[in-house]
Amino acid sequence: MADQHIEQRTRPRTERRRRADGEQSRRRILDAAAQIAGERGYDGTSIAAVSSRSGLPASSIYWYFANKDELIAAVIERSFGSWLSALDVPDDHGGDTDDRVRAMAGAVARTLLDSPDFLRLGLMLALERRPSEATARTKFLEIREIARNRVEGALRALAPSLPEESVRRLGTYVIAGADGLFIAHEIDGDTQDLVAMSELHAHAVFAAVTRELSLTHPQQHRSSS
Amino acid sequence: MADQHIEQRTRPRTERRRRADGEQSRRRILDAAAQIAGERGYDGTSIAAVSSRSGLPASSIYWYFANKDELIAAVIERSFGSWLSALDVPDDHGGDTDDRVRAMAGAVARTLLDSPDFLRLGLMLALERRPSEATARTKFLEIREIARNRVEGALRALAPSLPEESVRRLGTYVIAGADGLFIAHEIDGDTQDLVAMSELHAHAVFAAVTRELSLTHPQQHRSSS
Amino acid sequence: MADQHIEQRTRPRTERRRRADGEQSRRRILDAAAQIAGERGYDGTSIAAVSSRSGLPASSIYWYFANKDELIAAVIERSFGSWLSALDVPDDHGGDTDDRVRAMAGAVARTLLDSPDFLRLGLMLALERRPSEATARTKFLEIREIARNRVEGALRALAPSLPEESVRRLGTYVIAGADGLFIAHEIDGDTQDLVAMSELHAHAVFAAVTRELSLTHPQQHRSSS
Amino acid sequence: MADQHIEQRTRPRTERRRRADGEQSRRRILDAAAQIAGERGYDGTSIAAVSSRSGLPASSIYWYFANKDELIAAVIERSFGSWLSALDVPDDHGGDTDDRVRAMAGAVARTLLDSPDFLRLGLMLALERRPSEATARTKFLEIREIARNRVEGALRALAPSLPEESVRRLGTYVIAGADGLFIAHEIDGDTQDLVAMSELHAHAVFAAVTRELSLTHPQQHRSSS
DNA sequence: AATGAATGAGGATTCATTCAT
DNA sequence: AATGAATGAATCCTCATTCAT
Repeated sequence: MADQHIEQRTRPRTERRRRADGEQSRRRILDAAAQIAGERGYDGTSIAAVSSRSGLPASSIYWYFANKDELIAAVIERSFGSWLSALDVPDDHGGDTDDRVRAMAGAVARTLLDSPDFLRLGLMLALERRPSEATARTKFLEIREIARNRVEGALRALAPSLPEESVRRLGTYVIAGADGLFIAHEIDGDTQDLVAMSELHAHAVFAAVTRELSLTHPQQHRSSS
Repeated sequence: MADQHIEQRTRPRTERRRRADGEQSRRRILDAAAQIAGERGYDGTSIAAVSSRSGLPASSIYWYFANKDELIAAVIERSFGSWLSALDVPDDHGGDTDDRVRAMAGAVARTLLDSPDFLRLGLMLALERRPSEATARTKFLEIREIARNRVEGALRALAPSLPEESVRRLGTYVIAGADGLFIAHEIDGDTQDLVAMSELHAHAVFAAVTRELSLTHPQQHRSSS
Repeated sequence: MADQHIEQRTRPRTERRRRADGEQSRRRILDAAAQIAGERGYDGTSIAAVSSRSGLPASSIYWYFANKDELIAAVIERSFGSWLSALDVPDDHGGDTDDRVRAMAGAVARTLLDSPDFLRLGLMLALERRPSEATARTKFLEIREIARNRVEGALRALAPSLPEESVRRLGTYVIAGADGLFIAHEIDGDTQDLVAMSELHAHAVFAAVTRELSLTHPQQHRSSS
Repeated sequence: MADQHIEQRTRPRTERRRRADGEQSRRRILDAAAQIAGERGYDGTSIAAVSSRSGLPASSIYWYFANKDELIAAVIERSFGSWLSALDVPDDHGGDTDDRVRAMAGAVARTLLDSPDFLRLGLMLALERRPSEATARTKFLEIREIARNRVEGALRALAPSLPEESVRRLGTYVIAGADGLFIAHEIDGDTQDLVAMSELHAHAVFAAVTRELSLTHPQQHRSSS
C-alpha cells in the first residue's frame, strides 16, 4: 500500500487522471478482491487483505462499495460479465449437431478455466445458507438463472419439439454437470482435463435429449448415441 | 482429536456414569457443530456458536477437540460414516444392469437427501482452497477418494473390459454429476427431484460406459440403453 | 463559521443566482443538521448523516463550516434565534401580575413545543461535559445566560425590591423548572400538558417571590397567591 | 492496563481469589465505565477507554456484558441502587410537615450530589431519541418510574385527600424540579447550592399541594405558605 | 462555489485459544 | 471431567477531516 501511494505521488503528473480517477481505484479494488476471494472464499476475503493488495486504505473501499457483501457481489458480477462476453464470440459454425454441441461444451469449459471466480465464489455462497438478503449470494443466483435460460434456449433451438418439462430437466442437468466438473477440476487440479470431460458431458446430454425425444415422439426417432 | 478419542477409550473408567457423560457431551458438541457447519460453512462455524447451541462452555469444546479444525474434521468423518452405513444396506439385488445402475443412483440420491451435511460442508471446504492443508479439508478429500474407489469398483464390476483410463474418467464423471445435482437440489430446493435427476444421470453414465466400450472394443458391443 | 459567514457577505457577488444557491445550500445543511442533532445528539450527528440528509457531499459541508463543532454551534444559534423571535412578539399586555406571569410561562412553554431542538440539543451538550471547551457547548451556555438575564430582568420588573441574591436564586429556579418540565414532556410525550405544568411552575415561582419578599421586608407583604 | 496485569501476576498468591474472581473484574469494569460515562456521556464512553481504565482487555468486557448498551444499563442500575439505599436510611423523624418535606428535599439533593451518575447519564439518554430497544435508556426510564412512584406515595401520605390527578401532576412537577436543579448544578458547578435550591423547590411543591387541596376541598383549607 | 476521492484513527464486537482451578 | 475467566489479534465499518481540481 505504502509504495503504491508513494509511486502515485512521485510519478510526474503528465497525464492528470481525468476526473480524479476513481474508476481506476474501483478497478484496483475489484481486482484485489477477485484474486483474494478466488483464493480464500467469502469469509477469507478480509477488507484488510483487499486493502493491502489494492494499495488503497480500507476506508477507501467503502467509498466504492457499501460493504463487503456488495464488494463480493460486484466481483461476481464482473467475473460473470467477462465470462459471458468471452463466450459470446464463437456462437455459430458448421458441422453436424453433435459436433456443434461438443464445440459449445468445449468453449464453456475453456472460458471457465479462464475466469472461474464467479463460479467458485458463487458455488461457495450458494452452499452456505446465508441469509437470503445477502447481496452477493443473490447476485450469483440471478446470474445462474441467466445461464440456465441460455442453456434452455440452446436446447430448444437444438430440439424444437422437446417438451418444456424436458427442457427444464435437461437444463438443470446441463448446469449440474458443468458445476460438478468445475468442482472436480478445482479439487483435482489439472490432472483431469476439464475440456475433455465437458465433451463427455455434452455427449451425455445429447444422448439424453434424443432419448427424451424418443420417449415423447416414439415414431420419429431412434436411439442415436 | 484422534488421540483424545483413543485416550478416552483406553483409560479404564471406574464409574460408568462419568464416561457416559463425557461421551454424551462429545456427541452434543458434534451435533451442534454439524448443524451449524451445515448451515454456515467452516468460517461461519464459530466456537462460540457451537458452545451456545450445544449448551457447553467453549473451553469444554477444547477438552474434546484439539482445535476448531479437528472439530470440523470429526463432523465430516461422522457424517460420512453415517452416510456410508445408510448406503451399505441395499447393495445387491436382481434385475438387469440398467435397473441395477438406476437403483444404485436412487439409493445414493436418497441418502444424500437424508444426511447432506458432510457433502455440503465438504464441497465448501474443497472450494475454499484454504492455504494451510487443513485437517477438515483433507479429511473430506480422503473421503471423496473412498467414494471414488467405490464408484470405480462398481464400474469395473459392471464392465470388466473397460480400460483403466476410462474407469478413471467415468468415475470422475459419476461423482461430478452427483455433486452437481446435489448443488442443484441445494439451490433450487425441492422443485427439482433429486432422485429422478440421479436416475437420469445414471442413464447417462451407463450410455457413456457402453460408448467407451464400443470405442475400445468396437466389435463386441452395440448400443444397449 | 463566523468568518465564513462574513466573508460571504463582504465579497461582492456579480451573479445573484450564485449567491442564492450558496445560501440555500448552507440552509439545507443547517436544516439537516438540526433535525439529526435534535434526534441523536452531538455524537450521533455524523457529517455523513448530515451529508446524506441534506443531499450535499460531505466535503461541501466543510466549505460552509470549519468543522463539525461549528456546524452544531450554528444550529444552536439559529434555533435559539428563531425561538427568541417567536417569544418576543407577545411581550406586554394588561391583567394583574399573576395573570402576566402565567401568560409569560404559557408563551415560553408553547414556543418550546414548537422548536425544541435547541433546548434538547443544548441540554445534551451541557450534560455531556466534553473535556475541550467545545464551541457548540459554549454557544449554548452563552444563550442560556441570555435567557437567564431576561428572566432576571422580568423578576426585577415584577418585584423591584427583591434583593439581587434572591433574583439570582429565583432566576436559577425559573430556568431549572423550565428545563425539568421540558424534559418531562420530552420523556413522557404528550401525556403531560406542558403548558398547564408551566403555569403551575409560574405560580410556584410567584409564590416564592412573595415569600422571599416577605422574608426580606416582613412588614410590607402578605401572602398573595 | 499493563501494570495492572503485571501487578496481578507478581503479587504473591496468598489469597487465591475465591472462585476465580470474576466478581471483582465485573466491579472494576463497572467502576471504570461509571467514571468515564459520568465524564463523557454514552457515546463518549468507548470500550477501549473502559478497557484501559479498568485494566482488563476490551474483549474481557464482553465476558461480563453483552454489549456497550448493557454495560451502560448496568452502570445506571447500580448507580440508582446505591442512590436509593443512600436515601432509604433517614426515612422518618419528627417536626411539622413543612420541616419534614424540607428534610426530604435536602436528603435527595445531598444524595444526588454524591452519586449522580445515573441521573446525568439517564437524562442524556432520555434526551437523545435513541431507538426504544436501547437497554440503557429503557433501564433509566424504568428507574424514573420507580422514583416517581415513590414521590407519589410520599405525596399521598402527606395529603391523603389529594385527588389522584393532582398526585400525578405534582409528582411530575417534583421530579421536573429535581431534574432541572440537577442540571443547573451540573452546568453552573458549585456556585449554586443544590441543597438550598432543593429546599426552595420543596417549599414550592408544598405550597402547590395546599393550593390544590384548597381548590378541591375549599372549606377545609386555607392558604398556608 | 463546490466536490470526488482519499485517508488514518478509532469505533464496537467476535475470534480461536489458553490456563488455572 | 470440565469450566470460568481471560486474552491479543482480527473482524467490519464509520469517523471527521483534507485536498486537488
